[in-house]
Amino acid sequence: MKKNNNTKYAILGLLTTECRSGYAIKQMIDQSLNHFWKISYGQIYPTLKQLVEDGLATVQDTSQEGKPDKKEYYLTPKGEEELEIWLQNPIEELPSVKNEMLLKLFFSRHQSNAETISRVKQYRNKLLERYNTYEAIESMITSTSREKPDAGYWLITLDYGKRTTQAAMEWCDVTIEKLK
Amino acid sequence: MKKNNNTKYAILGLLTTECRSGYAIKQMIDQSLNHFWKISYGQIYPTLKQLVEDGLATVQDTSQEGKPDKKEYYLTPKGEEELEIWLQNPIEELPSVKNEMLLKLFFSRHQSNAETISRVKQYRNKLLERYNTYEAIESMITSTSREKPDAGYWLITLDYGKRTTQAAMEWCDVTIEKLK
DNA sequence: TGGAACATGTAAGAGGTTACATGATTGC
DNA sequence: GCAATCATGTAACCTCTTACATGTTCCA
Repeated sequence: MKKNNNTKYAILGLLTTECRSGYAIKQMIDQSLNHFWKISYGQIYPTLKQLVEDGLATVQDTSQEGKPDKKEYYLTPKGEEELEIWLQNPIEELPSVKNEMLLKLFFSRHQSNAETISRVKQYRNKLLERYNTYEAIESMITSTSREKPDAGYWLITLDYGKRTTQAAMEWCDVTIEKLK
Repeated sequence: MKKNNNTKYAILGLLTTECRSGYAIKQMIDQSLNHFWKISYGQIYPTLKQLVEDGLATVQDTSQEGKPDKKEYYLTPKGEEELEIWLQNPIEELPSVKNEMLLKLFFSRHQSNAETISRVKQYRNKLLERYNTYEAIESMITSTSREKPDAGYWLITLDYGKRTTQAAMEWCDVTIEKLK
């Protein structure tokens, strides 16, 4: 495993929460880290295997009542240390997005204004959907998981999503007016 | 070339501007599309080759005075058509970011608040740098390239970058206060 | 003569998704 | 019997970056 592999650390980090299996990690990521990190099973299972090979985690087969067997992973002291080192490391670069909407907008002189406006409106709708999802998650956390140790940080990352999404929506409104 | 290859369309689109060579495309992307699209030479040259093979562009060797020879690419009618079809296609998904900062923040209960605050501050500095770059580009455009046909759209994409960056900076300020 | 800018290209490999394959357990 | 959920895994493939290789032209 190479240098910049943050996905490895995402998994390492999730193993410090109640998530102990590949399946649980996937669920957690889809539900809570979705707005700033995504992973597929195609990455999760090989990575977990690798963590064990590298001595950063241990596995353990567990049978459950009413559910199929699963594998439970636990960080080793070495794994905890690696996570901490990674946490301490400064961030080199700001995230870089690929924004299809802005790419199309950049070439919009090849289209009519009406078409461009309609695309911006469509984009705004998706942003609003996303914003509403964030609010739904937020109220779910404040009402049911406030006592969990990560909950506070969870809310802070959601706030980031809300603020930047809102700014993007405002941009949509201003841009639609400009194009009229 | 497969389905979701927006990079192909980025290049196709840039060939409708004054950019006619791989080198010029790279420069344009680094200078103007940098905040929503990035491409390396490793993608540009093979893609240009492919465009010609697919009949979407033609090449032409050109010798210049005072500079090495270059290859100039021109869209064919088929290429223009493909670009327009892509422009008309609705956007399926909102861009998804991988934000290392938020990933680390999510696991910050393993760190002291002072360390976390210092990371958020560091992030804010980078955001401010980026914001200033946007402003610099903006005033460059308004003072020198206002008459170019893409200039208006260029400014609109910059506005998007400025607004979302500013929202992120405000999040930093609020978050630092929360963590104190 | 050597560095900067101009110019083109490729091979290796990182990092990721998708589609597929498999199977347990529960409840309707 | 079958759908939903829980659970693990892999092979093929796509996209993209990095590092390397090569060469021109100008100017200090």
